[in-house]
Amino acid sequence: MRLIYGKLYKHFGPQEWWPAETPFEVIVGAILTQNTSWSNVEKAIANLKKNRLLTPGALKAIPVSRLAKLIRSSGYYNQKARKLKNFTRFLFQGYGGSLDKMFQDDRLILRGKLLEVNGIGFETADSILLYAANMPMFVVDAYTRRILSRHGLIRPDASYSQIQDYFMDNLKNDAGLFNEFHALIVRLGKEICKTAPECGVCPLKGITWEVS
DNA sequence: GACCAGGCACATC
DNA sequence: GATGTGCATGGT
Repeated sequence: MRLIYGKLYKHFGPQEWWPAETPFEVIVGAILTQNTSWSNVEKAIANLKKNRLLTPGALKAIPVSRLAKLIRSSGYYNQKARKLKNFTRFLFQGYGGSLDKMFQDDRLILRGKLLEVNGIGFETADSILLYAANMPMFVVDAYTRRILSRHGLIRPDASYSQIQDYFMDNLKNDAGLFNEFHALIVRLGKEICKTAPECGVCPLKGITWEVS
């Protein structure tokens, strides 16, 4: 695992994720990017930013119908507008609207609470924990599954938890490491696996991943 | 004009 | 527990 990380890091360099200015923006982005390309999310985020809506208080106050129009470019906009409102409600009900207060929760307790919010599943919850709260939870996404599966490390139908455990059981429990590793996997997936599925220029070419 | 993209909830069997 | 379906835009 560490070897793979080293190869990716050497090839791509540090990714400095998540691409956002504030933890709240990370959370909004994590919800908006569900099954959606990031370029579409960027437009929606820019729209929110332009209207000074990227704060918990502002999202709490805005009608869901207006929110939906502003995030139109990110797709599934009616659902996602409700999801953003659901999270905001959760944040105010549990923590008075303060992310700092929310981040004081125990990591696994908070994960359980986030998963109960309608619209937040495993990947979104873990993205919030890792990239907004800087807590050590490995994020598994479609790229992660595809790449591990192609290298024969997991079955294509492996569960989210199985894939996550595969990383977390074999790496130091370090948020900085998890952050960089997942970002590198996304970079690899976007840039190489897609355009060159034959893996000719993949930095992982020739590597046999060791299952332990 | 298909096909895809950093999911998730819900219905049904 | 597994499998199927709706949600929706913008780029290739």
